[in-house]
Amino acid sequence: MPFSQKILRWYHENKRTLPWRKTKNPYNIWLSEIILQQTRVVQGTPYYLKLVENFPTVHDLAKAPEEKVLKLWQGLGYYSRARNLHAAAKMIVNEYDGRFPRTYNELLKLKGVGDYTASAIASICFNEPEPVVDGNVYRVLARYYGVDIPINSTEGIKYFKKLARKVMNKENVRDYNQGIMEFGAIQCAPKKPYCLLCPLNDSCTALQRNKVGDLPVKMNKAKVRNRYFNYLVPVFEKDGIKKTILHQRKGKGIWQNMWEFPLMESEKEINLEEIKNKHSTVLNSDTNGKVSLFNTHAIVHKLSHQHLHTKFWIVEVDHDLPNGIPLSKLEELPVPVLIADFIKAFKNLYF
DNA sequence: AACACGGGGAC
DNA sequence: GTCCCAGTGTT
Repeated sequence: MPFSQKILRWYHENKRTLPWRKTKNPYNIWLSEIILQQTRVVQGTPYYLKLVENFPTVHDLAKAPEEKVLKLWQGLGYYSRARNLHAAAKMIVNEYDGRFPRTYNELLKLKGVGDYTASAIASICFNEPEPVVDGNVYRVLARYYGVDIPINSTEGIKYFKKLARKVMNKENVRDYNQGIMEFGAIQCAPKKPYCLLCPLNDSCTALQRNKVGDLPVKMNKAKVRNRYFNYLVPVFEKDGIKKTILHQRKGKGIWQNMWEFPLMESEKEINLEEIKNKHSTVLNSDTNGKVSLFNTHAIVHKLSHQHLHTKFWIVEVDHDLPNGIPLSKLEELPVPVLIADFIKAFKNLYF
């Protein structure tokens, strides 16, 4: 039996019931695919449900303010996905009259839709014979066919796409593509796959050569950078309402368009004296305030390639500051998890 | 070709 | 701690 037939059979017997498997509507499939980029199904599922509920159609998404999209995306990470999703929705509504692109080549023009996602939507919604190559497919193909070319090298990317195209099932690429990914996620898992019970174990190259643990091969990634964040959290009162200040992050780098407190970044951890000397500059005002450190030890917030050593400094200001945000409105803004966690802890003490 | 971009869960 | 997740965009 050909490889693709084995995958199809396995899929029909083992596929999970997932919310986006109830439809072939390209809007829903697109939404699910963007959410699931570099994201596990269990983590992405509640976000899919939440987004579909708030934005049932591409029109609802297009007319929403970006802030609302980011707020719903809060906690999922890779926030450019949310911004691109929103931009693509606007493009579909304004330039395509609300009609979703229906081919791989047209889908590829949407912001945030690359080779994988265009292939996924084209095959799942329209059965276009385009192979998907995600992390699962790299692993399954590398093991089954015994390929040791690094999956993240230029050569590997080309090789695996070509191999994927060669072995796919063109007639039912819709189920085949979902099947090979599901097979990689459930059966041919990264760690300790249970090959003894695998229906493909009689023809798996890696298993026969005892190489399952060595495949796929991946080139090392860059190491993490340490950064030292000092958030200045001004607290002041205006007309009996407690307020603070947050800014929207702009420019390059992490958390674009998400909100955070005024930030002072330093080369290393700094102490109370250094904060006192500088904080009026960052807050753009002579605060005259009492400064205290909220968290005794720096919080280390870990991103894929940055470790953010973070201290929150509470600055009690005795007068009004411009652009104050009432503490009661704090949880309406889209903020990174680091800030959301702080707000939660801060709330228990100050609200 | 190399790097930036989040957060969480499994081990 | 390490690895990796239904990858994409930028330089």
